[in-house]
Amino acid sequence: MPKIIPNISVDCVIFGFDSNQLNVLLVERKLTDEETNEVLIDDWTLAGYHILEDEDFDTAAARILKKMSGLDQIYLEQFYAFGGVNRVNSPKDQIWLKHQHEGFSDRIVTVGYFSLIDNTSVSLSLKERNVKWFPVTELPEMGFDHAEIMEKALERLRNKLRNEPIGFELLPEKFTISQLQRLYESILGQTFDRRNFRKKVMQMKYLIPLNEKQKDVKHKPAQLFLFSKDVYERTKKERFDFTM
Amino acid sequence: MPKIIPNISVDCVIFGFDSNQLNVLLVERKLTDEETNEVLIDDWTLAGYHILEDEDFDTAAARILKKMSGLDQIYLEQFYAFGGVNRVNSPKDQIWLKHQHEGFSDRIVTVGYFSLIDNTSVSLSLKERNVKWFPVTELPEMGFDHAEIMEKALERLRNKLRNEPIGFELLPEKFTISQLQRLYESILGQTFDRRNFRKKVMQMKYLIPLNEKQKDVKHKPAQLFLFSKDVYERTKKERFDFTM
DNA sequence: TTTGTCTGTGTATTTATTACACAATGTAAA
DNA sequence: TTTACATTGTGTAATAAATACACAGACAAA
Repeated sequence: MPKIIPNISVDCVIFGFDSNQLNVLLVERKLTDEETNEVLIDDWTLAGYHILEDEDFDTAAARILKKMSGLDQIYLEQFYAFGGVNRVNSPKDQIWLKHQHEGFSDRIVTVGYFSLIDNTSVSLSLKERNVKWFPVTELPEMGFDHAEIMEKALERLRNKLRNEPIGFELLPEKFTISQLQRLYESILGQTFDRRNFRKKVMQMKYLIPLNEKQKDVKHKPAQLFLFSKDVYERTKKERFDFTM
Repeated sequence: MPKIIPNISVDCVIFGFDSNQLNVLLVERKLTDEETNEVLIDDWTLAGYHILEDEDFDTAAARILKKMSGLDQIYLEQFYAFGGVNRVNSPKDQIWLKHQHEGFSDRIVTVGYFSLIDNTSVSLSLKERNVKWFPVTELPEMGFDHAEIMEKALERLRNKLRNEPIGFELLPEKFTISQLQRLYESILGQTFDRRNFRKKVMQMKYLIPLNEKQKDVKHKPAQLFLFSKDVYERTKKERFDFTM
């Protein structure tokens, strides 16, 4: 087992969409004093860990994501590095780090990644730690500087969503236009006219209509679509150009 | 003097525009064997250095930039962290690091920043090292993984230029519309129709026309403009929204 | 006074964005 | 079997933005 690098970590902001709102996966950080039973720490953190000696950042992020969600081959993107001098120096953070392992460092820098998954398709498997989805609008108290990291991730997600077709990563493979619209609306915090939204996305050649409809809904079932990354890659020059 | 952190550094991609093309500031990395006079290394690198124990990334980047250019209060933005396992492991890189200081590390991660300056206004002051502007289209052989870092910085600059008014950071305080157009054209690698370009930028309220003209040109002198960051901040909601 | 070089401007055409309402399809309940 | 309910699917007119395109004006230098 390769050694960890004590002063460098990767933290993953794992976004999931449950066909209604945007969520983020957090890990409980709980510690009680073994003698007095006093609760020393009880809050939540992003999924993160030190990088290993033989790992680059992408590999470390994929490892952490895999451990948390059981998934690989998932959209994963580095968004920012955090290196504040005191970012792990609150009393709680220090107690936690000391408790985790001996050779801990009191200056750790971390590289933030965000990942996008369809959270209707994920079952949380991690047994050692309590893990939970939180709506991004109702986050609990968070350890380290993870609230700040979270905020930056969300900002980047919003930006990227406006310029690249990454929203599909948050939906099931087959989805309806309305699901797509709810996704955009809830992440960007604005509403779109239904007909105009459809008109706009229907022009996108990489949105492939299927001869298939929604099932098990108690209203008129909608047509299902597929996102073709392939078609997107081939035609992206047409789409997101700065034309003038 | 606070100690350096041996395995973490910051590298600055310092972009400058000389009213014609985009340039980047590089530092010569030259080493000759003291006995044989053989040239062991002769290539170029970005401006970079380890972070110090009491410094966050932004501070380290500003320190490096100041040392290189003599300037502070300059546009500076973190764009990506590089953590490849072998990113400083070529024979030349190892020789160089060993030569620099004893407690060197063979795994260094680095955080990339880019900065934008008007390079007509900078005089290169660094005496210990040879420093030079290179057009981004004619880069020399570069040490470490700096060619890769450079490439990523340029990609980010192009993206950002399309979505935010950062081009002005590369121009003198007072500039003409044609200078602005040449800037966009040379960085984005495309040409714009002159009338349409003017029409477009003239709508931007943060582009302030001055009652002042170019001097010392041998043709009709053009009107000068100012970029008002202030007006931009106040009106940015109008400008770069994803409207649908 | 002429030449060279770059500035400054308008219009018509095409394309994209916006605002807006109603019938059709399926399920579930009466 | 009928009705109520929820959601899908669709078109058009008005406005705004993007594009393509050419010539006269200002200044310096010869």
